[in-house]
Amino acid sequence: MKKQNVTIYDVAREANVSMATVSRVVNGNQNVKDATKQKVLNIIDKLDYRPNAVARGLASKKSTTVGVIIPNVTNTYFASLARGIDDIATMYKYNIILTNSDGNNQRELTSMNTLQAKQVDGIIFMGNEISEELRSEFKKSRAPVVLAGSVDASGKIPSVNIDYRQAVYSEVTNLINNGNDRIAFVSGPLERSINKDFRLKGYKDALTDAGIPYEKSLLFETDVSYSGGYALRERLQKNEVTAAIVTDDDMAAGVMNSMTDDGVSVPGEFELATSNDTKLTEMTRPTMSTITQPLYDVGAVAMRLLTKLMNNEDIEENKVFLPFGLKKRESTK
Amino acid sequence: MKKQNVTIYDVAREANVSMATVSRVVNGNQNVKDATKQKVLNIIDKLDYRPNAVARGLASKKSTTVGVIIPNVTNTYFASLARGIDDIATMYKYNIILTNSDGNNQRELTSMNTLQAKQVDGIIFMGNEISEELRSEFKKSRAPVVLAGSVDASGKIPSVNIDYRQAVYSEVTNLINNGNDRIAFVSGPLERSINKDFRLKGYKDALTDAGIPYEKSLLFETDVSYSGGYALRERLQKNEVTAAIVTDDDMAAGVMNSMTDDGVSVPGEFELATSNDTKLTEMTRPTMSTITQPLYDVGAVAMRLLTKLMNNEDIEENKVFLPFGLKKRESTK
DNA sequence: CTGTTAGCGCTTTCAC
DNA sequence: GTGAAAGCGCTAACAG
Repeated sequence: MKKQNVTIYDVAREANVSMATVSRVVNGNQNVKDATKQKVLNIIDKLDYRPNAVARGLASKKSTTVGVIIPNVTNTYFASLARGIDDIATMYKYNIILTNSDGNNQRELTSMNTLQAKQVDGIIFMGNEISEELRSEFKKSRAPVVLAGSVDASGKIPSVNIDYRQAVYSEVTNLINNGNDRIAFVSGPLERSINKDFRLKGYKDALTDAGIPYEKSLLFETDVSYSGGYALRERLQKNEVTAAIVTDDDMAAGVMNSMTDDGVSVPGEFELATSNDTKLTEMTRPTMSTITQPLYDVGAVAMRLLTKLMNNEDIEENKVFLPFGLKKRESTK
Repeated sequence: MKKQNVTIYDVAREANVSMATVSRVVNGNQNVKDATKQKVLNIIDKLDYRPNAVARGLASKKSTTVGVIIPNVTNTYFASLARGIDDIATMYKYNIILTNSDGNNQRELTSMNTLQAKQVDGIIFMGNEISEELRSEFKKSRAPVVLAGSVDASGKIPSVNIDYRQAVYSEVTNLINNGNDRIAFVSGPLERSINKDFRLKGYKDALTDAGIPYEKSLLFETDVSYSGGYALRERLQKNEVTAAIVTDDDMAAGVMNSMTDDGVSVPGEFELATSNDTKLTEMTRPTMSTITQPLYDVGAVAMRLLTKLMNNEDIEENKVFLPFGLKKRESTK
């Protein structure tokens, strides 16, 4: 015997009021006499009535859900942002539809489409690069879009980040001050704006300001993964680098382990600094010095920004930059 | 000028057919003449019509979304399952609503409620323990529930797991064969069925079968976290353990690092085996021996099972157990 | 403070 | 093969 779902109409009838009144008490509208409100509440309780969010969404044109596009939940960096997003979303009574894109442009576009089909009220995008198509999809979207921990070359999309250029600049400067002049820059694909226009820029600026010539051979592009980093050892050694700045913690762990596994002493013969401040930086031996950044907060603030956008509130600033720091651990002198 | 959304009605009018026909072509119904189908398709394209999933959900009583309750996306173990879930969900045209519970009973219940309010077609639950209230909520739910990587003491809820007892049994036996007779059992709260009824059981059974007396003082309950593990060193040493089986990789890394940081040689003086086969096991030094388990697949199979349940298909077996293995790395002899 | 009445955009019989 | 019409369960004017 399949239990028929109880609707707003059922409780209206049972309570001898109109649907409108039931709707009012359910939605906390003040214009209801206390007595009737109680009466309705009782019936709701008795019937175990639960509002159907889908019907509500159709009628109100608000789904109280936001879409989240993430490269891969399995990546601690993005997962940390996602956690911040979900917490703030929950706080504001939104749910999250999560879709993994693997940073694949086609899948990002597909996600945008299904998310919009599901009438999400807003979208948070995390990704390494924003294609032109994607950008135009963002623009067309009736749901506002906010970038979290992701850089937009055009600079027009609301976003929450840290100042990647400045962060890398500081860290490289630190490495230089430690006496290094052959510092590797290890990152994912340089075609990505975040790597090319910000991090690499910071790296170059630091070298320039220190009067150290920039060498292309010290750029190492690879998979953003542990194994991607691990595979770099020979090339690194051949180029006689004495230090490296790495843009991802998994990748950094790979680089460092490949060195220590080969008998290289860290930080004695090789210094390493990484970028994402995930808990992995404390789990490796030696522990890894890193740029610190409030991962959770980047997600949280992005979601908060999105709530404002969804409410058409005035925004002081479209692009917010959260403070970063430098944490010295064992992998640098 | 806010663009009015184009509806099925618009394309019907424009194509000189009824809404019903448009609906048919959108849904791939065969009963449409090829010519009219083409005509409709053209208009859809021209108008850039996109079906409203919410309206569709209300009319069809199917939302094509499933709810996923996860303790914390930030935990690689669960995140890996979540990834498997999402991939299979996507394959079957479902989206995922993700909610973090922190394993908190109250929040799990809240999530169940909002998920059902949103009319999800099914629910995947990951969690360390299932309270009675939760179990009854599962039973009341019109959306089928499947557990992923989570144990149900009552044994009635569909689930996908590995045989935790057997896995721990094998690993402990291995440690015994390496000559250890003071083996620590390190886990999260023992009130959790998965720890008490399965893993601890496997530990005890292995000792018994090897004729080694069971000692309560070798049980170490703590936070399931790196720091929780790290904090255990003194107690471990005081109890003169020579090996440990740990039920979580972060926790295991903590235990191991606390030992090596104190100058204890691993595996020389202390052997360690862990349980979850996350990539962390390869990132620590020494690398950690572990139970191997198909994390992604546990999620994937759970989602597949759920699709069958949602379609009222016949299920051969409610509880599926995926194969596990043992991977020897550097932390054991 | 409360009820009436239209929809929201789509699916789904039921006819033709 | 196609159309008409009745909802799905709820919100939102509007009227009183």
